[in-house]
Amino acid sequence: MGAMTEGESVIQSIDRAAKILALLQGSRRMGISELAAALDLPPSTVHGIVKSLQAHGLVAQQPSGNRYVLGPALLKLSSVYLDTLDVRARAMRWMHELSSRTGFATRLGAELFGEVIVIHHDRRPDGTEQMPETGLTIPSHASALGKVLLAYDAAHATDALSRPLAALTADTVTDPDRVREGLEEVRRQALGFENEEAVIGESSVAAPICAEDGEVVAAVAVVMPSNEWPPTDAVVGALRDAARSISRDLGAPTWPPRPPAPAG
Amino acid sequence: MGAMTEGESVIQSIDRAAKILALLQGSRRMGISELAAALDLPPSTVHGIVKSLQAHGLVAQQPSGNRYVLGPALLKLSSVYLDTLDVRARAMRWMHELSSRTGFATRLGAELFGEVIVIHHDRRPDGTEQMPETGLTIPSHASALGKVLLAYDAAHATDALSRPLAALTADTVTDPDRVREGLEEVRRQALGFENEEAVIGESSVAAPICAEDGEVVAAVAVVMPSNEWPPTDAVVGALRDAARSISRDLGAPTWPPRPPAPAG
DNA sequence: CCAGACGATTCGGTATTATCGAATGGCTTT
DNA sequence: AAAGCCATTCGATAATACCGAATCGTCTGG
Repeated sequence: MGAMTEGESVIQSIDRAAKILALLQGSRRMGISELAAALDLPPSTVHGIVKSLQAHGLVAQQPSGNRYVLGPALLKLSSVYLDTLDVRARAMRWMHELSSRTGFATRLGAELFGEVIVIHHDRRPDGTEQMPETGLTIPSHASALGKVLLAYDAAHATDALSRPLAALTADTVTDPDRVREGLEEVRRQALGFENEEAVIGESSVAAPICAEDGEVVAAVAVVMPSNEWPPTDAVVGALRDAARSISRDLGAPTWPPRPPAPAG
Repeated sequence: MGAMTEGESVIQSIDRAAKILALLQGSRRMGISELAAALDLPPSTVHGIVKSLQAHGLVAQQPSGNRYVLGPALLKLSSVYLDTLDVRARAMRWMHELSSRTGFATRLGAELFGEVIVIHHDRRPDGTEQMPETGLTIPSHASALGKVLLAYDAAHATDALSRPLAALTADTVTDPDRVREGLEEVRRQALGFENEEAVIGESSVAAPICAEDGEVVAAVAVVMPSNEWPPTDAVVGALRDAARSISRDLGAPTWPPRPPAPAG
């Protein structure tokens, strides 16, 4: 499937089960034969796997009858997953301060299979109703968070930029080389920018977060309406402060991070 | 594990994989042999399963080396799971209004294997830093949400009350019969109460939410500091309004729900 | 109201597949 | 420096999951 050169010792049924979960992740509700067709397997095989997943609450069939969806057990699992992340625990406090100071929503993101996954989200402090964004995934090339993570993780970059880049808006940069050029600047400033490249009307700035060993493990972003673009020095300053504080709490030796040896 | 009288056609490796996820959910970080001991299986078997899960991001080994934790893919999956819930989509709007009106945090909960899982959480409107509670699970017998869900779902009640009830605080009711008695009152009022039965300093009131077919599918609660207990009529009124509005949006024919035929 | 088709589900034989035990390698501990 | 612990690899074995066909239920169209 991917560029998985290594690893051929995956257990078949678990592999298939995971693929089923991934399929249900894409098209929210599917029938057995639909899944079977997608995986090119006999329906009876898929049925056995789905029922096994269902027994553990990992999938559920909706009352309507014959269609399956992701199950509630995933929610509990993910909740525990979030609790195991030191980065998140440490970041929450500073992100809340950052949101309060700037008046904007903030996000914490990490890499997941070449994309960015939002690990924590602190809402805009106004009383507005806002969707929780934790768990959202965003293409790396179209987000400030992603650009920062790409800039400091070569493996991530080659992975993410080797496949076609989706155009989410008219301003999305879809040429891998142009994205790569931008990363140079990201490293120089230890800041990533994005102006309506993922969502129209929404722009963001991000900064890297380092762990004990000095590696960049996450990024924190301020998300603002595009009509407030570009961010003021005060916003950028607060962002840098937050990123530095979180990194310090994690035991990072330096901040901003020492860029990895450029391949040029 | 539970009282699963039926179902003996679960695929072994998937069953084991799910159990491993559940174990990691309990004790956040475990080694291979630790898992093997818990499942009474040879380490090599467990290793194979864990590696397969790892290949899909369902578990991850922490940089430290030889311990495994739940993986980031679970977060993305759960995020999609939440999106598939009509109840949640409909409830969010009304819950936000409820939080604004009352000044308290609100929760939306559903049943998961005899417990309550928090499906949505709207923070207190003050600027305080607050943990996101979505994904949290709470014992049914010790929460207002749980009592409401128990009151209208006989299967849930027999399931949850057939096993020993944990005492989370001094005020937790641990006698199944006493819990059951309380449910009668819950049905009469279409309201569940809980005063420091789960967390010291925290109390809550909950109301049922019905779906198209009239069945109770979830419950919504207002969570308040115990020093504000008992809730004012205004709070209870707002809660009932919210529950009724959500149910109406879901197409429920009546509210409050018609109680199921009591077994007396 | 009936006939037909589609999809989910069940069942049992077969061979593929996961499992397991033993051996290796890496790491920390004493 | 040695020893123990733990993760990991490998290969033979038989237990296991897989698959195809048959069944059941439901929805569609006549």
